[in-house]
Amino acid sequence: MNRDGAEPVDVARTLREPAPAAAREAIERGIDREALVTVVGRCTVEYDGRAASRLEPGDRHVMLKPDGATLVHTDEGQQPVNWQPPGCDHGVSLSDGALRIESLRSTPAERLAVTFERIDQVSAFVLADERELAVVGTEEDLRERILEEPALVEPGFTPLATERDTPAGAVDIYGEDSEGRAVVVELKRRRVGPDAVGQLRRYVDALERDLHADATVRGILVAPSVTDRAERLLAEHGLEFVAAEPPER
Amino acid sequence: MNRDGAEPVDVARTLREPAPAAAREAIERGIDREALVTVVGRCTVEYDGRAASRLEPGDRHVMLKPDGATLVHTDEGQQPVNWQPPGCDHGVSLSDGALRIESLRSTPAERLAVTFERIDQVSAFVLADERELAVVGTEEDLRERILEEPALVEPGFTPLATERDTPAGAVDIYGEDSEGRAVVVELKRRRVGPDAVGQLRRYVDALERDLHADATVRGILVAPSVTDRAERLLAEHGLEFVAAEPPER
DNA sequence: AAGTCGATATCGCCA
DNA sequence: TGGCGATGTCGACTT
Repeated sequence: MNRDGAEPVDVARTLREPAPAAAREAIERGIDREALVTVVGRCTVEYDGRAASRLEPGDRHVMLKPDGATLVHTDEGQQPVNWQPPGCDHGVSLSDGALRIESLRSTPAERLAVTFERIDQVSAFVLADERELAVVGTEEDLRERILEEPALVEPGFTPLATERDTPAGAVDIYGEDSEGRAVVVELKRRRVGPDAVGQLRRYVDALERDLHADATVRGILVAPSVTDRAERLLAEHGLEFVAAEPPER
Repeated sequence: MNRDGAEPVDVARTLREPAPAAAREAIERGIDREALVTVVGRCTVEYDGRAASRLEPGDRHVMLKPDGATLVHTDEGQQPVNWQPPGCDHGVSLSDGALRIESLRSTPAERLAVTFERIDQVSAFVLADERELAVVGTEEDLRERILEEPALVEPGFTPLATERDTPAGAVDIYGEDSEGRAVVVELKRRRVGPDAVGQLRRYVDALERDLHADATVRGILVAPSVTDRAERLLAEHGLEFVAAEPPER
């Protein structure tokens, strides 16, 4: 089998406007072959689990992945209108002559059912993809940048630990300033709102309790920028802000 | 045109293993017709914008929606490996004989480029879907339940406002207890961690400042359950917890 | 356009 | 498996 050659192999199998029974067979075969299966047609979607929903008949694109994920897309929006996460069991059946696709999981118990009243196309694709996505510009990148050049936080800042544990959770960077005071640094890769201030505050509080009753712990939020409300909250709680971004590349 | 009849109309147009030029034409025609276009094949994906990423050649399923959204799916995971949100401009071209799909947005400036070295299938679907998804079991549902039966919070609790504004943000339910003390209720539809406690704390703090320096403001977190750490944080800050869930249906 | 927060968030990491 | 926090979070709503 030559998946890299110029000659395409049998990656795709497609049926146009199949009868429900033929569609069912093609979908089952696709699932067995670990293919990515797509079904396009007019359908009803029911979901019941952590929440519950019902979607009346309309034209949609349904994708079944070999890892158990199910996605139901309309012609709008980045997010699927209904879905099921990886790890689910796909089931295909005929109900009163109609094609029905069910996707089930246990913990939590959730069920997604798609019932077709018209089937436009069924495809099964056997995809080969070993490549990993490499993303640049994350909080992790910002942390590395700060650790390489701690003066970006302030002159004399010395990192002592990353992911230092406190009763309130793990601190991004823990260190001390030029006068030996404890410093908690919370990193955000982009402009921050009130929630990030709350997070920093929790860590500072927890560390003050952890060290001494009278210990001075500075809290510094490092991010590209802050919203007005977040800035006010920082000031109210005696916390600081330093502008810095993840490296561009 | 009869989209609801038993006779399927021309919803789907599909090419198997098209040459790049034919694929380009089919994709452009699909975009012009406001179709949902899918392209399956071996491709490279580049993204540059809020972050940046590169994905080396592999088999993927690319979906172009008429609202401008782009999704690149591998055979694994619920989330697309790369994407572009609605509102983007799709562009299709031939680069050195290879099919290239570009998706661009301005604010923020972001670019997604998919270059194919093998094309297995191109499809265009004209989808009709006016139906809205109705979800049950949300935080909104929990709020309605509490407002209908405030005693679920505690006997004598009287809701006075929803979304009451404070300098720290809007409080889910604001009210008073049987002794006339101010009560802030924060609702969560599922089990909560430390972040929800931080949120409630912000609101209580803000309201205490807003009312009087000496005002007593109670904070009650209403959710199905809490984690250990969240429970400890609640106790530390004198906040309370009441178990309640959104209605099942 | 920006701020704020919910979500069937999803995802990855770690105890 | 559950807890916890990041995410190119997305999406809805408000200002």
